[in-house]
Amino acid sequence: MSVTIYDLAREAGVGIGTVSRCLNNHPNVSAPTRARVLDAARRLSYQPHAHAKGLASQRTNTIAAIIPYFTNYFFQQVLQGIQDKAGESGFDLILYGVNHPEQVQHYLHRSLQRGRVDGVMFFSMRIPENYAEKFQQMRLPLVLVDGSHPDFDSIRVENRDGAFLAVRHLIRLGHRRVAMINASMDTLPARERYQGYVNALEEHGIALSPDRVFPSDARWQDGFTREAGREGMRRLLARRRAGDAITAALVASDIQAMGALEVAREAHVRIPEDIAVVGFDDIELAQYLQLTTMRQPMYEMGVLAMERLVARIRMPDMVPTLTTFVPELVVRGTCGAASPGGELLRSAATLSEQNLHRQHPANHAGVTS
Amino acid sequence: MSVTIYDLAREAGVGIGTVSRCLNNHPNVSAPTRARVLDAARRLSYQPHAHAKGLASQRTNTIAAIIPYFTNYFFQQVLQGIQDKAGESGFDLILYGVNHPEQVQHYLHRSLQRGRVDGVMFFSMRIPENYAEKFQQMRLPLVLVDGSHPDFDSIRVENRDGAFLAVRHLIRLGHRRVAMINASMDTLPARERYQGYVNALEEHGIALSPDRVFPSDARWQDGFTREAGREGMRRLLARRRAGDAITAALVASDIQAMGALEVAREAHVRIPEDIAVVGFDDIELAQYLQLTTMRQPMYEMGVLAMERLVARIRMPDMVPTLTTFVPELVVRGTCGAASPGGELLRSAATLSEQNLHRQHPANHAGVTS
DNA sequence: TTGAAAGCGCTAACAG
DNA sequence: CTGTTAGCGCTTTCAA
Repeated sequence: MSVTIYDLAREAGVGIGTVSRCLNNHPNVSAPTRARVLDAARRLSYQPHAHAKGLASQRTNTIAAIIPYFTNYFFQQVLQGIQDKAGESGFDLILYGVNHPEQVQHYLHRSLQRGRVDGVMFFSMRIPENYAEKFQQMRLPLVLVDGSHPDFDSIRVENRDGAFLAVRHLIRLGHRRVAMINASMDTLPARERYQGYVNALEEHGIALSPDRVFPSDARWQDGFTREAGREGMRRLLARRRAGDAITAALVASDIQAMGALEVAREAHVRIPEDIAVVGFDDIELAQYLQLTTMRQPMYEMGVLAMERLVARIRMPDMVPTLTTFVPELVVRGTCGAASPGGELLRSAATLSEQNLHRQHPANHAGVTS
Repeated sequence: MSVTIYDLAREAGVGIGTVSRCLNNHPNVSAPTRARVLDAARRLSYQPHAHAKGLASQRTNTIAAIIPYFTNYFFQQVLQGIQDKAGESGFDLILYGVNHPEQVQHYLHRSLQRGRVDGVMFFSMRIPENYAEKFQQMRLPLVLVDGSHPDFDSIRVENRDGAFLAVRHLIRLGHRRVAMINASMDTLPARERYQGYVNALEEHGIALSPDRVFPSDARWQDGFTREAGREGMRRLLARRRAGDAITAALVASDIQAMGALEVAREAHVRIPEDIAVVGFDDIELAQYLQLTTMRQPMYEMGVLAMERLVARIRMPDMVPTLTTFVPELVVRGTCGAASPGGELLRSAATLSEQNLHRQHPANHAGVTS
């Protein structure tokens, strides 16, 4: 049926070993032999058999990415980065999209099947400790993105510092009654961003008022949705009508901010005059909305994650690496501090100027302030 | 190192053949033997080796999707459908994202490697005829989405009819000078939508004015971008200032419409009073923008494509199938025909009421009007 | 019902 | 430099 190296060997009048060597650019083949073999391969339009190669060489040239809600604007960008880099590096990318928490186990399990993939990228979720151990046992390379674990390469975003910078920005603009519209507190990013919000208030001697915090109880996309943002703003406005003169809000993601802005508009609440708003992510829409937000280098994170994974596949015994990105404040219209032109303008906030790429020994110690 | 069926065989005191039979639920094994083997498997936490299985059984349980610009809102939705269905069917999904035309060849080639995947889905692009032949030769299942070929299962969108309906809607609202902001004419959808636009004008005895057609020459995402939409509207407005009183426009995609609306707003051109706008796709944003648009069942297309592919993998000799979806007019605010509440309201246009799912013999004959 | 053995297509060591 | 050979881990006959 299909043409194998045996066919090529017969055709070129050599042994299969030689054929294999030619096909894999081994040095020890004479030029004429190589030419004959390669020619035969072309003539018979030979195609290597992926699984036979995989079985014999114990490498698959395939990696898996386990991503929650990859239709999220955030993950999309990250995924784009991964995909670009994967194509470049000659790796195939298996996409495992997680929409329900149970799927995580399943996909982790699958990834761990011997011979399926050479490495795994795991996104924005806590990896169950028993699986962490299995990855260690199987010595299967694993990179964590938007999450971290001392035993694996990790790429993190300083959600806490990001939220801190956002709220500090609002406070410096004169706001004292700053609310937060958050996503589901079941997620790490939401909790971390909340912490940053709390810290900022604290540092400025503003008492935390739990009534001004509006986490989402939506399950879909963990509350990182336009609808969750709408709901958050509805509750904020209700609170406001009840007498709490909230003047500013941090929203946990741009897509939520979009919904929030929408509801505000519908309620004839002016942004930023009545309520100043800062988002998180800097998705493409943010520019459209003139949304002040905390920029995350999503695409770059994807690329870096892929690079790390490839590096680890090649050198399994490197010491685990932790890279931390600090979100950057992008000032636009919705925070009330826009430049005259209203155009994109980046603040020079202290932390935001540098993207920290730090590598450090196995103890994985604090990069956070 | 890792545990194989030999280990299980030794452990359970049987031969490897029996182990294999147990693991694959073959009938001819006695209950006690099966129990012993399965127990051993559990105790040693046995994992099958994907590639060994693949090599021996000649099936991979993996499929590939070749998708251009998967960060597109349209493809995202489709991809979500595919991914959901793939997970359900137990197939792994290899994602081949195409950002440059050259990559198509490369990915097709890769997909054709024997033993890599059990089937391929190919999106929105013309498949080179020589590759079409190769798929036939290799008997590798192939499903075309948003494109078609007589020899393969195809899932199409009636772009032409969709655009036709959109423009007819505008004409019925009294517009005579209807423009079209299009994407790159290198793409099939753009050409088909243009054709629909032309047909609608024709049917109503309106002369086609080439000056009112604004295709994009952008390369990035084939012009299906916000920026391309901005550019299109800029040119439209220029034309308008030059004296052509255009009163309505069909835009080839919602994301372009978004940019177009933006530019209109900046230029203080009122939508829909000055220019009525209809988009194409019905992405989530369309609702936010109150954009009248042609809805495509993106998610459903993904699901269906996956179903088709699985069916074909199981029954390679079925006769090729063609399914056609007709986009549906969704009336919102930007066309000037909104209901009082301004809320989502679906028109009852003739064709739009039915989604045609037609299956027909190999001649693949016209579904189009 | 079960064990033994022959591949699946390729890589990599080992002789020559 | 090249041919031969022994696996890689599993499925699947074929006898027993």
